Amino acid sequence: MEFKEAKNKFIQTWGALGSQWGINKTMAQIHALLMVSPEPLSMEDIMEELLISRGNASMNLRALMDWGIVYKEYKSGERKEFFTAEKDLDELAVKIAQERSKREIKPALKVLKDVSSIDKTKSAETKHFVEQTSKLYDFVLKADNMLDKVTEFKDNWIGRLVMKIMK
Amino acid sequence: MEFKEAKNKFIQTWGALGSQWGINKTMAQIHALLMVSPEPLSMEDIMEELLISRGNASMNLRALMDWGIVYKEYKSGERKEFFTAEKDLDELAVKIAQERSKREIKPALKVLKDVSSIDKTKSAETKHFVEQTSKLYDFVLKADNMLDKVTEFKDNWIGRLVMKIMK
DNA sequence: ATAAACTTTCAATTATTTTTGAAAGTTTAA
DNA sequence: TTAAACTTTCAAAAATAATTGAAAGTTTAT
Repeated sequence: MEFKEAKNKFIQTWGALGSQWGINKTMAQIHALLMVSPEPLSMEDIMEELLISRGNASMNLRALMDWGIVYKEYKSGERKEFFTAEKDLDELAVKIAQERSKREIKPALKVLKDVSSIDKTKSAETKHFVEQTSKLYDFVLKADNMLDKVTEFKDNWIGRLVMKIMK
Repeated sequence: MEFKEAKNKFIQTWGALGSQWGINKTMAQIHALLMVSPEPLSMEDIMEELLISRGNASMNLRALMDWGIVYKEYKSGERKEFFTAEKDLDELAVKIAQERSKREIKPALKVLKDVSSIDKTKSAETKHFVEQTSKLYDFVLKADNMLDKVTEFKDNWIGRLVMKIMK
């Protein structure tokens, strides 16, 4: 396999993975492309490489920047904008975790809290409902807190120890 | 808020969360419904409650069973099949993690390994590509191994200790 | 073997999401 | 101020994914 083929395969795979995780294909592909580009790319470059329209490129670059995993850069003498991806993978994971927590998990937690707070003395069915949704609330809260802790976790000693134990 | 409203809100929210994570809405809704049902439900019950067609119910129940998070049950004297959800949340999390690992992460790892194995001496661009994809391979492999370890992790003492420290 | 009770399949339809492209908007240089 | 160079927006079109419903398939009882 030579470079061009490998690069394309990587971009396609990353794009497919993105869509299975609720991120749109082009967004994931742009991110993949930027990850393996040694130099920042212009919108023009990206459109050309991925064969997508200007509007599509613009919207998805904006989304990537909102997620905080792609940055704008300016080259002196050049009028147009260039883009680079966050290349530190720990940083990338933290940003994605934070963003998904904020956008999806936090709102879901609120709903879980609300629905598990209804009067459970009405019926056996109600009692079961409150029990299940309460358990779910506790579980999701715990999982979400773990995500929040990832940042500090990765640079403290006991974390590293456990990582080692867990292989 | 009374029971019926709370139940509906829960089902809708769980469904929406599902679609943000690459699981189809109906599949997540059926799962939600079964989670809060004290008794196993028939396909008929599910169709009625969620206002969906027989085909839709059948296909999504099948998918849920493939994931190993919904079970078929037979009631003696009854001809039709009933369904229940896995209600142990640790078990649920493990099953989902295993399934996503198998379906999505493992194949992606294979591609990462392949594309990071090309001859990197050709050009600076190629060198950078191999560096980045190799890092990504190591990272995803490590993350995936962590998922694999969740099962044993949750019932060993040092795991519990760390959980405690992490609040 | 027949038929009733039930489940699965899948081509066609419907709904949702993504993408396009051209007009509107913005910034910079002269 | 004007115009060139560039970016953003968004309604319409295209692509993708989910859903329906009726026919085909199964299982069980008689």
